[in-house]
Amino acid sequence: MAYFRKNVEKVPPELVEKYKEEQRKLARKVVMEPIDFDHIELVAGADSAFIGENYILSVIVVLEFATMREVEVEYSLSEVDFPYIPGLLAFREAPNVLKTYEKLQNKPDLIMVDGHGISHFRRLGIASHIGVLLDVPTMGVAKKLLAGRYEEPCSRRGCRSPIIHNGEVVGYALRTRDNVQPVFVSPGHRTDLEGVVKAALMTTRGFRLPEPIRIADRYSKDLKRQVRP
DNA sequence: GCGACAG
DNA sequence: ATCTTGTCGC
Repeated sequence: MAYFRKNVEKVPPELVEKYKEEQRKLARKVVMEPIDFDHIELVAGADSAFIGENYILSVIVVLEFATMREVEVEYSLSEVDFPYIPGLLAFREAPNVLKTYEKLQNKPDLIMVDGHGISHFRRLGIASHIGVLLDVPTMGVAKKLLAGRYEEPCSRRGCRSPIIHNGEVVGYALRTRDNVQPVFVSPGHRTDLEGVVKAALMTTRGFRLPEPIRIADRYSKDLKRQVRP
């Protein structure tokens, strides 16, 4: 049953291997560099919702980094072909997110993606995947751990504990609010460990999720009730 | 071989 | 992600 749940049977084994190899290839292109906070004007949040079994609705919201004021919101509705398989999420959602990115009139200096960055089995979560393809700074913000392990961080906002995978620190379990479940942040592309932690804390406004992600999530759910496939 | 597994 | 009611805590 667990086997069925993971949808792996919906994709030919050789195709799965092909995609994994594609990830290893893209993973080599991931660049780790400090975030230049002095030049971050706009931050974006990307999230997707699903309508039925065959349609995906992706949203990208662009905010002014200093004030978290909304600058632009774009979305795209597409038919989905690929099933959800842990580790291969990007092949299901990234295409529609990239399509939405192209519509942006205001290109962000940093994109926060709902999911993981390098805290992934092959160091290529959807945030890294999108970052490499666009060659733009990205970071992952996930609500659940995917790969690696971590110690429970202290209960106050700002507390963090490293996510260790294959002996390497690939991200942090970060507490964005007192006594609330931590979020898992990791570099996507052209960002760094310290930078993603700082960015997540700087864009949080009293809720567990940083504003870019939280607002994108809200839009995806609202638009879902208005948009018709 | 067994268990784990973002959205 | 999605399907869903009441319930706990600030």
